[in-house]
Amino acid sequence: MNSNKTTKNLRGAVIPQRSHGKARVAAVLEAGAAVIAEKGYDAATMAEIAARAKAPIGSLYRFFPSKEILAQALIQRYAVLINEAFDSIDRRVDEVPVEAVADGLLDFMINLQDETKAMRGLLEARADWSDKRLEFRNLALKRLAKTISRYAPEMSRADAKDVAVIMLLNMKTMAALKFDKNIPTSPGAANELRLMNRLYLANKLGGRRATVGK
Amino acid sequence: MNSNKTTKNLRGAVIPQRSHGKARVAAVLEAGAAVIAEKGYDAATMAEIAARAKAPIGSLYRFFPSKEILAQALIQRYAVLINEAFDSIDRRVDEVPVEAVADGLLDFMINLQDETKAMRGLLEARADWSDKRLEFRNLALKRLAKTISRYAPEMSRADAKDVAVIMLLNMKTMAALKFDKNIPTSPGAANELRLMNRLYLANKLGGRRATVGK
Amino acid sequence: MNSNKTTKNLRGAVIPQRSHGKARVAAVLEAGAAVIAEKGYDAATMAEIAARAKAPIGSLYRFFPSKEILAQALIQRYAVLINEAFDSIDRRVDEVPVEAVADGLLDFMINLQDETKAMRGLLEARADWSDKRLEFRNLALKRLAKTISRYAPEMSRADAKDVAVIMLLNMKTMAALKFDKNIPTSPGAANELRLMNRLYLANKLGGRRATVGK
Amino acid sequence: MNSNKTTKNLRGAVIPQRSHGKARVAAVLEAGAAVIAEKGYDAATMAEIAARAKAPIGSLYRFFPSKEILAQALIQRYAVLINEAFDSIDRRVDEVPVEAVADGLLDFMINLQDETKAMRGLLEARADWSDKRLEFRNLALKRLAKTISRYAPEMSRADAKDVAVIMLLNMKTMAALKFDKNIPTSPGAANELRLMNRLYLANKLGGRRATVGK
DNA sequence: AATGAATGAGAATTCATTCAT
DNA sequence: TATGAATGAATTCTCATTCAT
Repeated sequence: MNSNKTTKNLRGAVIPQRSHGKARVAAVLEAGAAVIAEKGYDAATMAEIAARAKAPIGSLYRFFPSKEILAQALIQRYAVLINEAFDSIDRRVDEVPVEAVADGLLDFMINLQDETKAMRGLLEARADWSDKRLEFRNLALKRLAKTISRYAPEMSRADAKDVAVIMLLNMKTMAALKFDKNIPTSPGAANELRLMNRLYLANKLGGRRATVGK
Repeated sequence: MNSNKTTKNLRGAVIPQRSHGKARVAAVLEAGAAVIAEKGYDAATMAEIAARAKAPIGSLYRFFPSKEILAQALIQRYAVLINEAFDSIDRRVDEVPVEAVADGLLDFMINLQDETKAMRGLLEARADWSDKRLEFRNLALKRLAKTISRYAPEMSRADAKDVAVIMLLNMKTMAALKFDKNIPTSPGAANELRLMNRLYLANKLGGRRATVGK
Repeated sequence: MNSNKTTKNLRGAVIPQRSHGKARVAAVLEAGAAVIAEKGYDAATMAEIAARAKAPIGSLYRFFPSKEILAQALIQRYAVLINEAFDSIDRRVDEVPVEAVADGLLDFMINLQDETKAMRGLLEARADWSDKRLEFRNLALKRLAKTISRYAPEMSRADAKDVAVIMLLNMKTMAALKFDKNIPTSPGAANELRLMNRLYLANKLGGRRATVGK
Repeated sequence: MNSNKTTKNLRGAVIPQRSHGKARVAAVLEAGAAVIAEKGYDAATMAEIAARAKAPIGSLYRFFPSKEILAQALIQRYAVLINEAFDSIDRRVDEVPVEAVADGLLDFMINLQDETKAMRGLLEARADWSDKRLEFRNLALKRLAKTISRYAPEMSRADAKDVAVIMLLNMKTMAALKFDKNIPTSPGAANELRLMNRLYLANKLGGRRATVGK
């Protein structure tokens, strides 16, 4: 009666076919992040992403109609994480000292391992992606500047932005330090970076609340 | 000695060949740096590099048998510049204060505009380029560590290396700040970066010779 | 009688299913004609046709198991219209003068705007579609020849067919003139085409019944 | 000494490699015309054109950087032929009677067999090719109108254009009649088309110089 | 039976590298 | 030895058709 069907199921292994929706999208994002993290945006091919997600290429294009759109989705996903992290930080401004926040931000990128790696691949691509990409940068910068302002309310907007830029660069540097195999490093480098970051903040925030090291 | 050569010249060529070689190589490197600086390694095509160098593509391949090898040559060329710069710095260790050297290094990358831009394009490409690239990184790191050691002879090798790593990262950051259009920035960012760098060195070098800011 | 149906209705569906069949088929044909008219056969996609017919693509494939079959159905539908038109013409052979019929036929294609446009899209596709397409051509030709024979009973079969071919070509030309944006034209072209068509018929039909314009 | 080379020549058959330039371009145009003639522009694939021209796909793209450009080259080539034909016609306006010219034009398309077939495939494609394509249409139309004016100098510009449009349509019809397998035809059709064309011209040109048939 | 997500063969195009001249 | 035309594997993306639900 349904022998044909059964037969087909047998030869296709177990994999269920439909309603994958969410799972597929997630798998593709994961694979996209991984491949882009490894090879960079340009060198990452849609075919490899599809293969790694165990999705047929057509499926991949169903969810993400172009490589660019997949990239944007990845950025978007990262933006959400960034937002959540800042929400959490801002909620505890009165309890946590600046230096802890500073360290936390540097480590933040490390904790988001895979996501951060992919972001690196994404952000360094030369594409004229303006939109989504710039949006993302501004997001991080704004939130950072706002948080800094809460720790140093008397600081001017411009100064706060300067400090935010430096912090952001340090965050990127920390990510590079951890994830970029091509970057020179040393056992103590991460700690030194944290130290430098604290020194800088202590200087900018007038020492009122920041304490350098123990 | 050059009998082979002469034979070949007889075969119809016009322009005296020999020492054009060097000029050609230089032109190709120049063009390669320029194109890679503009578009990144992946997007740079050998054809465009050849065209910009006004060299026939076949000629280009004679000097640089693959895109990868051209990339390595570019890195090598940068390494030479780096070496020269450090030679010059080391020669004046007793006259110039650390903070000046520190500022000088940060600005070093900016001064080598095109070369630095190309390096960025080169270093961000994910290729499986271990050799030359690592060699280059190590070079910069070693020289930096050595210079640092001369300013702070009592510092342990390991510590000097840590400091060198941080300095190198700051140099890269400065380059990004100046040349990467996709990076968040602000008018005062470059100065802040210099400040942070000095603060860090002052802290590490015990204040003996370094002075922060004015 | 409708037990099956009822069963299905129970399964969550809302709209009574059965006679929607015909409506669906009609909607799909309509949409198919429209999309093919706009973009041509190759560029028309099954997905767009389904969307425009507000029919799920699966449904579309239930009625028309392939794009080719849909094309054939469209041709078939046009054939029906053609037949009806000739029925109507033949019914009034004794009342209407040839030239009026001639003009009427030329205009016929214009009046069936969308259908004719779609036919053009269909007929120009090079597919190896012999069957239905040839069938359609023969239909039009036969009916035309028959009608012509009624106006000129003494004309040989072969001659009548020749005349029919020319008339049919003129009909196609008129359609092209009206609907093909890529065709050269001029304000008076349509009238000239009618004139030429009448001149030709007057000549072939011996002037007995045909009158060339006023 | 050159054993390697010889070896290679042996396994690659005879085909010389270089300086093919012209021949290759010609072969590709030929193949392009043929494939487009057979399948139409949309259905014709660059791969098949390359295969038929016995050219590797990369070669094809070297000469014609896109499918569109290949199409334009084909049109251009046809335009040249058209121009030459009209030059020849215009040169003999005083010797040759209109009807002969009329017949000649109808047959013109037939004589250019392959070219005309390809043009049909090209001109019916929906692409938004405006430029080259419109240019071509205008060319034919203008030359036709000019020639007509020389036969009937007293005719208004507008009228001459109308007549030219009709002639052009008849030329296209003749081509369709001969080359479109999907078009209804009959043994006498081509002659009838010529007759119709003459009748029309006789009517428009006032019979002064045109004679209908024998 | 009805639905629409999933599939994958196939299309256009690019570019590092080779090799006949 | 120098040149640049020639090559074809690899890339992104599309769409007719299928089939699990």
